[in-house]
Amino acid sequence: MNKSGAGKAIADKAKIEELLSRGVDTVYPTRDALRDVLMSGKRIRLYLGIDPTSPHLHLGHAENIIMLRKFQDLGHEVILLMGDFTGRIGDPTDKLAARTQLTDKQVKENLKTFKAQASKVLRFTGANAAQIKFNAKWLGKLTFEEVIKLASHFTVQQMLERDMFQKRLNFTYTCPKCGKEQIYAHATPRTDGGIRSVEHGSGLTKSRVCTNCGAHNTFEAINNAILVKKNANESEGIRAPRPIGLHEFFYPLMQGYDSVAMDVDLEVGGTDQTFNMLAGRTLLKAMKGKEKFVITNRLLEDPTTGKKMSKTEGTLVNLDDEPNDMFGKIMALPDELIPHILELSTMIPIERVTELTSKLKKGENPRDIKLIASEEVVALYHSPKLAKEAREEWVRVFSHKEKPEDAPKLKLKTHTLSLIDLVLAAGIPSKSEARRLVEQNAVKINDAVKKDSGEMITLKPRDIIRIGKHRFFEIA
RNA sequence: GCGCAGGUGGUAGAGCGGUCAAUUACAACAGACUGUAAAUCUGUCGCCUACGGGCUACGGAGGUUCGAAUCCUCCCCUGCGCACCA
Repeated sequence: MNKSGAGKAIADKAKIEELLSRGVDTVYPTRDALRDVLMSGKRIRLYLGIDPTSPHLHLGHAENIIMLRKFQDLGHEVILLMGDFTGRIGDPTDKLAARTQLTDKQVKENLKTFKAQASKVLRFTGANAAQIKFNAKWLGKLTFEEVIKLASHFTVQQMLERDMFQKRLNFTYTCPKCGKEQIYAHATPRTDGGIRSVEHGSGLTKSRVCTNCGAHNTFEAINNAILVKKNANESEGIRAPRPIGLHEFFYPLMQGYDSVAMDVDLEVGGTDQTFNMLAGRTLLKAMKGKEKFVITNRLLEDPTTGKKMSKTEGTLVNLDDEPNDMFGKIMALPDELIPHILELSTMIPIERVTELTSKLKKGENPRDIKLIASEEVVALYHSPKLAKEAREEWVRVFSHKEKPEDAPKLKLKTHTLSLIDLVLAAGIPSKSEARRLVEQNAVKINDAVKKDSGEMITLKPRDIIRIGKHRFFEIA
């Protein structure tokens, strides 16, 4: 245990209130119960679990880490848990599972970068330092018998209740009214791409009520909406059932057992982790009779499409991105995301967040608010100075369309080469693509468009190569 | 184990013996426009090319054929149903 003043934490009412509300979706079992504990001044142990499949932490992780930091500041015991065991087994929902399995070496490497990134927010040294733990330490030791016993705390029904499983178990359709994905149980596929309702016994009707908007959709409407969309090549439509691997049921068990092994009081995570975190709550209660709290944080997602920020969406901002890069990526996020960024990904006071958000509503240029948000984020993960520079740089390059101050240096073996080789040297992976870019007028040398890929170019240091809108290189 | 339906490019999903490097949509990339983004419009979107074409691809391995993503055989994988087990 900690040597100095075990069991004491700061009970700052205002800070605790913000902790329990800013960016928070739900507190289990109740917000009031957790507030009581925090206000009592008891020092609690809490953690955030991270899946080390990628070497980067991104803005989605950041809000959770920020929360950890705030708990740390209040004197609570903070643990960052690496899901190395989970990572080694591979994400079951991913078709490329075999490839995402991690070796010990990769885990170690990822750990290094994780710690560096997390330490921008969290303190790993000094008083009340945050700890890092690995779940392979206990999960790897469980015997088959123990695993079975763990499994006995859950029912198949509970597992199947999960939205993600339901969607993969049944047909889903897009509600014609609100556009949200809905489950259509009891159906079989039709050759035209629609579905056929299977009516068991009496109680079933073919129509469905949308769980999101409450619209009453008739069976015909559902099928028609789908078919119309299909014909219009909008492709959404119906989603057929997809496989569920048995081992996927064990994910909540593994993650849940983490709570038991570390004997924690509280776990924080995104709303997408609700089920897994609550599994830990169940286990902790069953095995140790302890009441674990869970805080779910709202995900950083596009409010209009409901899409999470992710690598595949290209909206991923990594915490170890270079300042200019990070700044640009945030500027490129949809306008609608700005309030979320301000509230969830920065430490700026909540009053200022509401002030900026209301300015946005009043019709102020979203770009200006976004500039503030971007600068705040970069300031947090790098430094206020670098953030300011990144902002100036961005304005110069994108608003005024000038050259960036320090474009990446490009080292060439020879300073006389064909245009196409130059483009390849700048990192374009294939010759065909390089040729295409040249044909599309995307390649500029010192602001002059170059159109002939065979042209021999003689470069001198400090010449600027530009490919497309965002890629700049300076000859070394 | 049996039966049925499937496995196609980053994704969804057409094609079912030649005209298929493979319709289309989404994503991506480039250009125009703009307040960054989005939206919109235009173009590109396997690799290589002396721009004639060449090469590698439609779960895997064989086969039929002048010719296969398309037909046959075996294998692997998935879904559904049945059976087995309980």
